[in-house]
Amino acid sequence: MGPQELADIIRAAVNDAVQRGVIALSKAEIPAEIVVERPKNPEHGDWATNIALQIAKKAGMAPREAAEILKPLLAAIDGIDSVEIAGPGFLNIRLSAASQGELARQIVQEGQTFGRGTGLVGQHINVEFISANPTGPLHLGHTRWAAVGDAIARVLEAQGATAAREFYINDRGVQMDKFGASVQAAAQGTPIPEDGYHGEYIKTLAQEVVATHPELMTMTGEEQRVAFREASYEVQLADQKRVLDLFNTHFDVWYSERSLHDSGAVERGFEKLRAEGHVFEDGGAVWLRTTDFGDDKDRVMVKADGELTYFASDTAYYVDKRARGFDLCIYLLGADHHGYVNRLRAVAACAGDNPDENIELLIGQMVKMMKGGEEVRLSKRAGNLITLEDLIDEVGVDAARYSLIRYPVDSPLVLDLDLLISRTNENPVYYVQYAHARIASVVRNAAELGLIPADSLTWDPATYDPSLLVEERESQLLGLLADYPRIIAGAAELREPHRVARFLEEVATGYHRFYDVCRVLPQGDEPVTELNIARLWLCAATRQVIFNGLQLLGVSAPERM
RNA sequence: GCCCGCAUAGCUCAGUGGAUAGAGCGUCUGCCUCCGGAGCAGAAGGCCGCAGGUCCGAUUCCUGCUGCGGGCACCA
Repeated sequence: MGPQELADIIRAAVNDAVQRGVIALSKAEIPAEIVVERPKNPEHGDWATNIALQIAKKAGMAPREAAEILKPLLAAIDGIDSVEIAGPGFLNIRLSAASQGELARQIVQEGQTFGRGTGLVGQHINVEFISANPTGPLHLGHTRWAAVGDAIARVLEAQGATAAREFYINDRGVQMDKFGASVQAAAQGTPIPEDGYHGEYIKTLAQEVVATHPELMTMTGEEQRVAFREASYEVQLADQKRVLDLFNTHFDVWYSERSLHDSGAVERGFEKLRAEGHVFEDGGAVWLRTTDFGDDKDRVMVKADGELTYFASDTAYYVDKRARGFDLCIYLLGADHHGYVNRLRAVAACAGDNPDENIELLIGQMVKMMKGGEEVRLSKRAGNLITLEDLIDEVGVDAARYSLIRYPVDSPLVLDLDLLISRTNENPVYYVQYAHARIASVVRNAAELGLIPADSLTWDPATYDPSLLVEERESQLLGLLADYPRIIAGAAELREPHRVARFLEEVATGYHRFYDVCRVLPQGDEPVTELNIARLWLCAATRQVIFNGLQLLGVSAPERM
């Protein structure tokens, strides 16, 4: 029995009391969602609900009074050991070991599907992140969303949504020309233009471009300029893809800004916005009246000189995403783009959509990196560039992803490289992975001793007797595991995958605490008992939850470390 | 000036209205004849930035203030 079942039971109890007229409440006044949570203090039981506090006022009674009515109804349920009223009117519920332990069986049998939900079934969600210019390597500023964006998509999928990871390639405009000119200059040994790109990578890029396209050096003028730009673009984009692949972030769609213009999507976007009546002309320029929907100024789409603005691409891109069938477009942006939030929401409104339903913009604050007690400075246009690949090289994919995801994105993140490199238990990813490896080792040993097959999916459920798991720490661990589906659902709903990471750390702690006092395998010549087997089920369930959780973060769950 | 975010233990940070506010690190003290000690147990350490408001109840929601980070374009 877990929180979901308990919520149903509590709802039934409230309905019952209302029906009998003991609690004066209308059907509509019964809360849609019954909150069942694990109390912070384990002495308060396995699960707690604040339902009595919620309904007391409407029912015209004191919270404790309402609790008194519900208490016997709950206590009578099979599987509930005891119910206590505490504090202002909480109902603290303690489950029987057998009822609570059922969960381990469920987890082991469901395997990798345990924890999945159905809250977002049928939703087509576009998750756009990174969207860097293809004018240089992905750097530290991109890493946060490379990890978090992917984790958000994974968590959404775990709730049944179709989530497309999309990378918008800014391959149009003057930055591309400057980029091409910089590589060209480097290849020819002439000074790089002052407003060009001066990163160290330009030199190696030039070498690679010349090596793969030797014919470029024989070209001249405009032809050569364009050829360098295109060749550099190709190489650089491939490099970004390669590094993201390495980072375990795989995009479903690479959407080129050029293709947006070539495909007629820009015209279609204009038509759509015109039809909705928010386009106007002023001073020779074409504007979108975003101030109709909360933007602080109207935005230019076509400049007086006839050039399209970047904003025009943005609007067309949004309209195009919706036309491709996405119900919701999530944009993951850096803090330096927060000014985009209102205008993009206004774009959605101008396109006739509901900004609260069809578009969502998440802002991630800056990432800083410390090394040797000093901030590692980074600059895309100068040397001393810290790239995503540097980070991977230094700390590995797992540590990098985990430490980037572990914090909510709305506060600035400082990564201490020395700490991440040190590979001690100060780095929580090792703590969690260690727990997984430790369990894997125990199960492995059990299989070698012939206690149970190696693959827990093949275990015979009849061998498991959950009522034997009566130790406090066994119960606490089971309760923690039972909370996993709720954590995942919350992480998806709030777009906060860091909750998964934090939760896994709790599970790891819960396991270590259990392991410390509960012997799993028989010692020496001791005979194999049902308790050994029951604990192995608990181990396997814990391992599965850690595995599933790490999976959602894109972090590996090692069998050995 | 206007907009966004943040402010919680010495440090780095969790905590989507509830009970005695938590973790890691750092400091101090214990625990391996035994399944992985990359672990566990304990101690010390807090006007949850300040002031109001809403609420039975506020670290959490609202307003103002202070401090810190980021942002304002017919740039991309």
